[in-house]
Amino acid sequence: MTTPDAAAGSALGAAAARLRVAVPSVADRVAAELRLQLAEGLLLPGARLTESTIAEDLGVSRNTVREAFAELAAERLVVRHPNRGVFVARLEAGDIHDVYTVRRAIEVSAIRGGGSPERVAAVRAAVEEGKAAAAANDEEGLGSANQHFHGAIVALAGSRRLDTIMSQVLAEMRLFFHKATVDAHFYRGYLPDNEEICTALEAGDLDRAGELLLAYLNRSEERQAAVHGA
Amino acid sequence: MTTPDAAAGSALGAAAARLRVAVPSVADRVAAELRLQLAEGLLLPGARLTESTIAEDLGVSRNTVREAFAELAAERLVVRHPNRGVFVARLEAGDIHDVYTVRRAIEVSAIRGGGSPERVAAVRAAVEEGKAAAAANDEEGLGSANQHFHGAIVALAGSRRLDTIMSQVLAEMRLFFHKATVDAHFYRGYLPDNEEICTALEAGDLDRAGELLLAYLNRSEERQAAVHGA
DNA sequence: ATTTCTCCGATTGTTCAACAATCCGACGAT
DNA sequence: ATCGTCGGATTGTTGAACAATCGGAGAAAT
Repeated sequence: MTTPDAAAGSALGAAAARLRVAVPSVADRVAAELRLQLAEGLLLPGARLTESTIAEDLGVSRNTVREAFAELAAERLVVRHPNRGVFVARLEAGDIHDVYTVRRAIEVSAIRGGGSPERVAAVRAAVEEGKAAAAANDEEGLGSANQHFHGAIVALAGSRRLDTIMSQVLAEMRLFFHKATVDAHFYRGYLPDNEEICTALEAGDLDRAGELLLAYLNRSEERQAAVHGA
Repeated sequence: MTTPDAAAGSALGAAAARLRVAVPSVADRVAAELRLQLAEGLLLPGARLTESTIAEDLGVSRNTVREAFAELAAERLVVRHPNRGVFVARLEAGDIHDVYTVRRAIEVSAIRGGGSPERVAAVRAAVEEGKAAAAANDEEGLGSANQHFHGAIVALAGSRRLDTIMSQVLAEMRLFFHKATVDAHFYRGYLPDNEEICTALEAGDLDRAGELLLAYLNRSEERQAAVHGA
């Protein structure tokens, strides 16, 4: 260890970190930009990301791009093939089941724990957001409302770690299933489910809410498996 | 996207990746070395890690150390304070509860799903490993046997993603609770619990196994909260 | 014609050196 | 004792360089 009073220094540091104006590093901004392009479907699974190309496209150093790649690789959005380069992650055999296994674990656990009224209200808000998007025939909005819904469910647990796990899983799904969102009525069928789950949650019937959510996830996995070959 | 046949290339790449002799990059080895020192308790929470120092200590470039830091930061073992440096992660208010929230979610979910006989056998093996360590008065071994036990439980689900999440959580706990392992009989009290949980699992009584495991985790959280102030 | 071999170009992995930006602590002024 | 100011130290980022490695193109061999 270094200094014995590192404790005091870090305590101050933590307070400062909360107040500091967030000025993301260049590497973070590069990663954010790439994340955006991945979510938009501009970068399709399997595509290769060349360091030098991205470096000059974004006007940053190759080393910085490299750091951004490390971030994205840690989030599984990108895969590193040593000495060959980084590629946008592709769906491999078992990945769909794997992702849904994670979702079943954390979403069901979170909803079974209930949550503060404000957090339940956030779930309700996501449901209403979905209805509004449906009324406006906004398929894009329907998709993101659905993600907000499931994000809000995990947020019930109030765990920073579960939240980041969930957001990473959702990012993976955006990447993998982008194709599916083109299907006009893909998400529409989920609206009644969300409504029902939310109602049970609001009524405090957590067991029922959990069961409904579990059934929903199982059905969703089946559909995704059907759409994608694997 | 780049090339239209990126699919074929990546398919081959995946096959090659399975067969390739794993030659970790220098950055990976640096990260591994630091992970080791963190687990050993050589680097205590709050300690500062200076890029240049580590770079020359390990005989690598500063940029490489930087990449290693990125890995560790993604695993929450280390925290980056912009322009100030990286510090070994410290336990902050709510972290204990947060970690246990994650464990409850994924461990209970995994055990509720049962698992193949081989995977159940792995859980049993971890229990026996713990008994042997207890008989030999090997406290260090007791601690790692306990971690193997919980790792084996998560492995029941057969999910790569859950496995890596769990291994990261366990790494965090090793870091945070290193102090506790000094307490001679800290883990010993858990042996009967592990035995009981494992027996229920082997008997196929998954509900009971889940309940026992949940109770165990709740008790464990209480104890950790009692030992550490926060 | 298909396979194998060899070589070349392109890209990655890693290092090094430099510089601006930032932070921390010490010193000094009020 | 409080407040500025300054200087040293460390990080953030860049640019260039070089070895290692990979993939493909073409030549050679069957």
